[in-house]
Amino acid sequence: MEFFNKVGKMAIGSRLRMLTETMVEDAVRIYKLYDIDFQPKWFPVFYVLQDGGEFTITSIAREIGHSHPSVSKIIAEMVKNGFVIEKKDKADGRRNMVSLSAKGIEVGKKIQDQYADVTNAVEELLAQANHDLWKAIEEWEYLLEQKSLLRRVQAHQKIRESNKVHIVPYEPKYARAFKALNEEWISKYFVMEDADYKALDNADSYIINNGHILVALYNNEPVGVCALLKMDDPDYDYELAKMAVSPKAQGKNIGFLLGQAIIEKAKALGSHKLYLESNTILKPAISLYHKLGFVKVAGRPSPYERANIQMELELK
Amino acid sequence: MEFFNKVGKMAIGSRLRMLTETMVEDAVRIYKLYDIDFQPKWFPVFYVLQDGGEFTITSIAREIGHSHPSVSKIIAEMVKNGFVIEKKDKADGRRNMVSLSAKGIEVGKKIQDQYADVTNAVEELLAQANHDLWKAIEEWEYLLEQKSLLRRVQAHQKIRESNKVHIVPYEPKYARAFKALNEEWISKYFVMEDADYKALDNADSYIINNGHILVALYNNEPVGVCALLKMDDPDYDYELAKMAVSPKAQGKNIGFLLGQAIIEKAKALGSHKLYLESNTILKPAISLYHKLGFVKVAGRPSPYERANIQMELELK
DNA sequence: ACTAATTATGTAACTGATTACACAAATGTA
DNA sequence: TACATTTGTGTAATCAGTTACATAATTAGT
Repeated sequence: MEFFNKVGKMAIGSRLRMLTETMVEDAVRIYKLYDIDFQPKWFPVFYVLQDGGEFTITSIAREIGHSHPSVSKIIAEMVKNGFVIEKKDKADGRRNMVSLSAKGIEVGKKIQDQYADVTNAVEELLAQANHDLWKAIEEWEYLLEQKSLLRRVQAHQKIRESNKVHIVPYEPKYARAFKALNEEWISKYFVMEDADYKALDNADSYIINNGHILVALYNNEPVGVCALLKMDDPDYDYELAKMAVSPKAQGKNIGFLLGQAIIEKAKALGSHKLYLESNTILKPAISLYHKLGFVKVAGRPSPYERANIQMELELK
Repeated sequence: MEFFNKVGKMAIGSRLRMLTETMVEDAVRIYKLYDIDFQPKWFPVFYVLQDGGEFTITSIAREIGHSHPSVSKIIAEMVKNGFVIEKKDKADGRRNMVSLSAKGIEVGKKIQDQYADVTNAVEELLAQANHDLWKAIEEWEYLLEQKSLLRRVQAHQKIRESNKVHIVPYEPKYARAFKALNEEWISKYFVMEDADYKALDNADSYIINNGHILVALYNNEPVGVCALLKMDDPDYDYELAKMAVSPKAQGKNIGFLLGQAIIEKAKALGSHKLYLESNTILKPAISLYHKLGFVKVAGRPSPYERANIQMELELK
């Protein structure tokens, strides 16, 4: 498979499928070798039934990891070939109890030899290879169960995207973005208050009052902002406020990067403890603050109606 | 996948298929993640076309290892979505030359990021596992190309079957089998000659004349015979003759086992060089004799019309 | 130069799995 | 006890590939 080495790991799915196919293709011929009128796809079901008891369709499906319609069809085929018998459960009218027929048990004996030969052939193959396919499959099953391929790719996407994000200090040309990005979420979840207009229309005053604003750029477009306000309070020196990220730029870790940068800035300004106000309706925001290290504190008076949670972060 | 550890290696095909499925399932969602209106199954074809040139359906199929109808369908879908364009080849009216459209090239650029993220995710997975799935697949592809699973299973079947075969010395109760087994092949390919009747009706005389007969039993049924005749010749002391294996017992290595046993017997009798006559029409027999070590020698007079090849084996 | 063989492509039917949906029986709950 | 939920099963549609077959164009062999 020359091609796969060229394409690379992205095609591992296709490559797996093709390997599967070459093996399954031979399976049919292997059964013929033993003069058994048996389809390879029946095998997992057959294997379960060989225990001897009666099983329901769904219990077999669960056991072998197939969907129940798949088992349903396989059972229908095996019944038609006389290998299994169905019987309605008297106690539970939904259940279709299936078990091996006399003919099925007979075939089971014949299959033993084949089973041994195939197992030996596979073991031999495994022994000839340096990399253990069987164990590798098992590991991948486990790893993918822990964290799906989708989520793994998503994580890498996030890392890559966040590399394209640059955090820069506020400049007057970002005044419009500073207002627009904040207005967007405020008016989506709440209503703009007087304090909002006062703050968003006078970004410069923050800086004048020893505060700070940071802007997140993505492809040189401002897509996120965050402000640091000097507070006149015995407990806190700075407040983190006016954090906003464009919904169009979600999933690039921008909130976290902005938050980290503003915390660094606060440290540089000599802050010992940060304060912020928010609303519990904004779940992603709250969880972002948690991730940044903020913890909830008891209520304080706020100029904003919408504030229903207060948080702080001790800086060392 | 608890089940697979119980069933064992015989189900490696099913297990592979299920792993493939969980990965391919995610593939669709991964493409969605990048806002690309693209189907995963198009990828191999797309990858080939990205080289920039024009390709025929069959050349793509060969390159990616699919059947041509598969590529034909994929191309049809991609044309419908505007990713590729078709063009009849002027020089060869059969050829359908396909290449990426402007839109296709555009998507190719978008896909680069995804390509990188997926590759990284897979590499990460590979790094987390102790057993390298990628390399294991590659090895299996190679090993199965060298010798298919079918042939490997067949080999193990043969070994197991030949363990059920027992070679025993001639007894009078095998007289009928000795004649019948030989008559079967002689009258199938040639006609019974006088010398045949004389020999087959008087098996005992071989033994009287310091010769020997061995019988192969399978499930205690005589299924093969072979005789050693004392020769009155300056060059040879014994002749291997009347070798016969029932067609019903083929593929169990019986001919080889009989041959080996008779050679051992000859050595025990003090023979230095064995001789045999056969006919080139009996290909499996000739190749068996080769496998046993016999080499062709120049013609000698024979009492049998059908003999057209002579062979000998030096014993050490 | 003509016929046979080969090559390129497309269509149809099949395969072994899936998801979506329908429906009946059993179980849980107010 | 009635009604909602859960469970067990089957049918239909779908999916990504396959093989089998049909057809047209080219190439090879006599």
